[in-house]
Amino acid sequence: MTQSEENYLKIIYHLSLVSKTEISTNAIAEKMETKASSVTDMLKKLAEKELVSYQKYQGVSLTKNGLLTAKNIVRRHRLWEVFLVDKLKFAWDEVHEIAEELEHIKSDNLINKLDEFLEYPTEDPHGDPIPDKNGNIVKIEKQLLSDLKILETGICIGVKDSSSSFLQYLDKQKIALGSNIKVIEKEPFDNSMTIEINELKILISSKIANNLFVRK
Amino acid sequence: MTQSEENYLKIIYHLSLVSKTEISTNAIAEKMETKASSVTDMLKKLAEKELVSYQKYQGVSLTKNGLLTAKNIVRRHRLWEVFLVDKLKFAWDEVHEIAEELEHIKSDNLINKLDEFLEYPTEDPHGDPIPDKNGNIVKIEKQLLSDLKILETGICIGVKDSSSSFLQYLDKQKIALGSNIKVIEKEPFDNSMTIEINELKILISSKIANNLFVRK
DNA sequence: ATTAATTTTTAGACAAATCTAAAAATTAAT
DNA sequence: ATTAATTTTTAGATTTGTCTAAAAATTAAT
Repeated sequence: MTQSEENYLKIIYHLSLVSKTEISTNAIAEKMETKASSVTDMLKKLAEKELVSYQKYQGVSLTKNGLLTAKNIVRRHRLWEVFLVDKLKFAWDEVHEIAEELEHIKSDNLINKLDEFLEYPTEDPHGDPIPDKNGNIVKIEKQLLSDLKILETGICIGVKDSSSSFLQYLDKQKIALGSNIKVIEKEPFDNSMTIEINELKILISSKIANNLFVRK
Repeated sequence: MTQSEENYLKIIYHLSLVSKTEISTNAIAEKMETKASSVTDMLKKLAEKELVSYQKYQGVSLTKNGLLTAKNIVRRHRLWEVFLVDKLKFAWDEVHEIAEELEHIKSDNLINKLDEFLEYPTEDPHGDPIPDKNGNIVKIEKQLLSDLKILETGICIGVKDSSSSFLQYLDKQKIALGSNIKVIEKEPFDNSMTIEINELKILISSKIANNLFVRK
């Protein structure tokens, strides 16, 4: 299993969480920042290894084995992120690229010992679930902040977008995982909302509210 | 800097610690477990990047920049080994291969934070020195156990050979870094010796005594 | 239902790191 | 000081993952 193959599997996995139907060559090419022709080549290889089911022109889906492998890569990525933030004191917007490399270190023993060292975390620093060694994922009840009604409260438990710029915005506004948020007012015109957090009222745009997960 | 280039630099560094003269193509090929022709190709590339000085048929040596880079790779390798043994509780004979992969993760920030997390260790689990971020190495006074005279004592501070089989032999004999060793008797015929360790007298071959470093 | 636009695949090429086989240079041996 | 043995380099091929350009299939539009 090469690094490149692992990256393809991971991306196909992430795309299938959103799409339900077969994943298209172009969708993969865009996420991989590569050309469709390269994707086709790789899909043939992955199909050969029975990690994906691939029908020419019809897109791909992960096989049982491909799904397990993909979840394992995601597990490695997220455990390393926990390590970087909790132990090495990286900020949550700094860990993605490094975890992107660390996830390819191949040793199941390493990951299981890391898991133990971190005391079996179930979410990464962005609130995304960490599959266990069998690929099981504890699904957490969560909804977008934008779905809360006026005067409802929620605890911030994750981000949908984990880009550096969004995470840094949250830091600036002192919004963190665990923060308690109360919806004070919603503006129908642009879907912005006033929320109360840390005993302070702040205004956030609909784009922000659409990228923050809360638990009521 | 590719992974392969880093591996070549590291091996040239290790060879130059032993040889003093220019390093030969064949010596590198043997350590890299590759063919001499592949080494020649790589040496040209490294010379191009001014990491080594290379004269056709005359072997190579590291440039100032190459030396610094090599020490940095060694630093990364050894810090990861400390992490694996001290934090993840790997045995000292299990960490080399994993560190061999981890050492190529490229982020100075990562290594410096790891260094801090580990509280700035100066030796790895086999007693080898860890270069600091500027490439400085604290040189430790050490000699081979085989050089001790009868009734002299020493503290075990490192291994010359860190192969799995040697390390496992030491584990079996309860010889660890920090162990106090007293030479009881030396057999001139085969250079084996009787030593006292953990209040026990044991017989060790010359090969063992030649691969253990002690500090008097 | 054709035609047009888009998506996907194929064919052929390229760079990196390796290999084999042969040639060139160095070193050792008579 | 030649010759022989060894080491090193060159030349050309291979594999992996990528690319471009052209062809084929699918989807959308009239």
